[in-house]
Amino acid sequence: MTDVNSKTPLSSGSEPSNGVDPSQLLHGDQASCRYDLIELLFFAYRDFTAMADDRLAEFDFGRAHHRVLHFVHRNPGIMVTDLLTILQITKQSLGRVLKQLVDQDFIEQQPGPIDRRQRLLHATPKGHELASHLVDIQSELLNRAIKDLPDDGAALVKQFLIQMLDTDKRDDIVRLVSKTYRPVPPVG
Amino acid sequence: MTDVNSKTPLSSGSEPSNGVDPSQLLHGDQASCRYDLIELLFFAYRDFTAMADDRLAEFDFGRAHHRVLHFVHRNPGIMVTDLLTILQITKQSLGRVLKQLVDQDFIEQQPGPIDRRQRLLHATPKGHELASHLVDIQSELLNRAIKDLPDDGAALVKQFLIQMLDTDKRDDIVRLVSKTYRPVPPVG
DNA sequence: AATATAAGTCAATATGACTGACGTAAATTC
DNA sequence: GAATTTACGTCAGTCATATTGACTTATATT
Repeated sequence: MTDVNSKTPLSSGSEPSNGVDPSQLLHGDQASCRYDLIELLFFAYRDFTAMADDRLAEFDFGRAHHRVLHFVHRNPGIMVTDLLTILQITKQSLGRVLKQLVDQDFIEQQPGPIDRRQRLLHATPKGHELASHLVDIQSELLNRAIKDLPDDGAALVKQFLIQMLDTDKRDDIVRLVSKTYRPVPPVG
Repeated sequence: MTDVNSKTPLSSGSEPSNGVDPSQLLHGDQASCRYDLIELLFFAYRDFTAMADDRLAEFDFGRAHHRVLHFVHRNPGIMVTDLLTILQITKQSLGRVLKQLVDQDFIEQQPGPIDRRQRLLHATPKGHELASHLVDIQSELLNRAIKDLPDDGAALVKQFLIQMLDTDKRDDIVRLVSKTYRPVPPVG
């Protein structure tokens, strides 16, 4: 290998450090380009999901299964339509992963007691166990990242994430994520 | 519709508010389960990428094209191997999207001046324009989210994201994302 | 009785990823 | 100079996750 490139695998830039017109440092009509945050979001989110992905692979599940199981675990008795609204996927996309989760006894469907068209979704004990395990894994990553921040760090990160949400959905999502976790055993 | 469920599309919980054993509120050996942050990360990242996805769709590009174009834009003259290391995908996965970006004149390949096996990658003016435009879109989202935080909010969010990275890759990534943006026109 | 909703299903398709193998050119090492 | 390694590309096949559009069944609502 020549040594013009790649001291470390990621330090790949490699242009000669020619003089740079400062006006090129920014572009468009934007006062501050957040290259660092844009890229860090990409890398951080990837590392954040990697561990859970590995655990899920042991059950031949993917991230889609995780999302479905998680929100059923967190919202016992949720109806299919509302799950579709949360995940913003189509019935067909949900269908396959939900069927696998039901077939492998991670999720149960129960007819709605009032509206019998509904098939209310509950995690089984097995499902709650896996979902909780994945929450533990991801919570540990978050707690490690937060513990070195100033004391109100977690609240500030939370506020940042809320501010990143689309304004029109923000209230609904804040309500959804702020619910206290209340596992409810299936009625059957 | 019965009115036991769904005042708003996302407020779907719907279990009767039966008494709950407080010991069930936490589980595992984890002191604090960050349900809110886990879920907010999912929703925030989705909203963060949605706008760029829409713009990319106009060119029949997906998020994979965005990632390739972005890191080429940001690291002019990067070699294919280093791009693969950054993106953590296989040569085959990169191949298709890179070919489309080259065919449609967003990216140029130039033989390495020293090591002629290399095909150093540069964004074309057209490529820089699209990449910059997407950076502007996402920077605006970030700046809007940051402006309501305390004064050191941005630095704290950045610190949080860095802490979320895998320890072994952290230094390389911090170096990568901290580079000043220096667009360099292709040599040809 | 007519309409709307909840849920499931069918067929066809697209994207973005994967594995494993193979080939070529060029650089490095022995 | 020969052997090995590296950079890059390509082939064939597969998989996971998503899409659209149409259709059915059961049940609720108007």
